[in-house]
Amino acid sequence: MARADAQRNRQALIEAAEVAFEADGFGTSLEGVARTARVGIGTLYRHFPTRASLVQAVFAEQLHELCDSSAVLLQDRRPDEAFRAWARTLPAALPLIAAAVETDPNHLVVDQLEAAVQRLIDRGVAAGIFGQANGRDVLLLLCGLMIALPLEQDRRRVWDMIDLVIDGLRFGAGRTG
Amino acid sequence: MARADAQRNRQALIEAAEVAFEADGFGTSLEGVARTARVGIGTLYRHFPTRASLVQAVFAEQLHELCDSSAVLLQDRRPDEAFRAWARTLPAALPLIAAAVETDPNHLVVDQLEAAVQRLIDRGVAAGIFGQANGRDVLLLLCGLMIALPLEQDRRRVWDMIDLVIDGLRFGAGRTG
DNA sequence: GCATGAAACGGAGTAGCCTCCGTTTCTATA
DNA sequence: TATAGAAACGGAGGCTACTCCGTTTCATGC
Repeated sequence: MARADAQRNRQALIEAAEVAFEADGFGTSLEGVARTARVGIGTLYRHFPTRASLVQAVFAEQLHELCDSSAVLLQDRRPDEAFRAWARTLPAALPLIAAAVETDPNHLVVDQLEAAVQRLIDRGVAAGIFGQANGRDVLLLLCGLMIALPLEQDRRRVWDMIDLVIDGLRFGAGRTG
Repeated sequence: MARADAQRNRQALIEAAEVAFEADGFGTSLEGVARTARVGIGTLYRHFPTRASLVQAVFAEQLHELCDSSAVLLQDRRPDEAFRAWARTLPAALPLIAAAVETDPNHLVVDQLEAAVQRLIDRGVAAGIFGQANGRDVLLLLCGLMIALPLEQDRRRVWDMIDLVIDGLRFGAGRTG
């Protein structure tokens, strides 16, 4: 386990980098990032020896948030509505997912996303409104439809297809096991 | 036409870069290159706005020398022997060729190589020891056999195959036209 | 609570990147 | 040959990258 201050600084660096990348692109000054994070440049380099490693950490962080959000949505919504809300955030996150998969060595990213989907499904099953389904299948289905359609231009259709998937999940609800 | 001093400096930069890349890799200090070329850093950047453009110029230069060498060899050898000598230098130049093709926008590189080969063939034809042949075909044949064989390890076989190509060229020698 | 050393921190220092603009050098023309 | 202005030159300057090591902070065992 890393020391508490190290964890704090690491987190601060990631957050500062997130903002800086957004504003200036991935070529932004690392010294600026360190300054924003209120950390010495040496500390930045200790945590992230290369620019690429920092970029990757930012992607991982954002993806983590995306996955966590499925749990957050479940706190105050019915499972089917949480599923719908979460799936509707995916199109905007698609570039992020692609980048994260690209930089991530061994596709932990996909496992995380699968877990997020599975959580939504499981809650629906527990509530008796969804039938059992495999998280990875549903994830691939969602990503597939988003890649296939040139979204933004046609958000409506994407939403309809998400609803179709939700109806598919409902279908098995009557069954036992 | 560029000014004479500009041409001189450009050449000096390429030569300095050639040496520096050899010694330190493509990440070598550009200020060092400028210093070696006895030129200001500003001049380097005017001629080569990016590092990549300098790298490419070095490749182009080396390839140019390779192609020129076919003419040089023809000065004091019989055409078939010049062909053999030139072809035998190709294996060592293969990485260069690959790199040059990669960085070169529109494959001028290949045209240059073709011309070098064609020159060798034409001289053989003029001397009555080769039959006519297409430079590009022969070039592809040579490159193909060098790519196909893991050379260095088996120089002998490469040389034999070069001789085979030369014999092929001889075959048509009796014909007219 | 305190001592201890392992871990992390910070930032000065060195070196390289690239730009900008005043100065110098060519060369075309008369 | 003299000259004008277009073209090229040079290098200071501002900025960033990355390293290195003396200093500080944390967490563990007593």
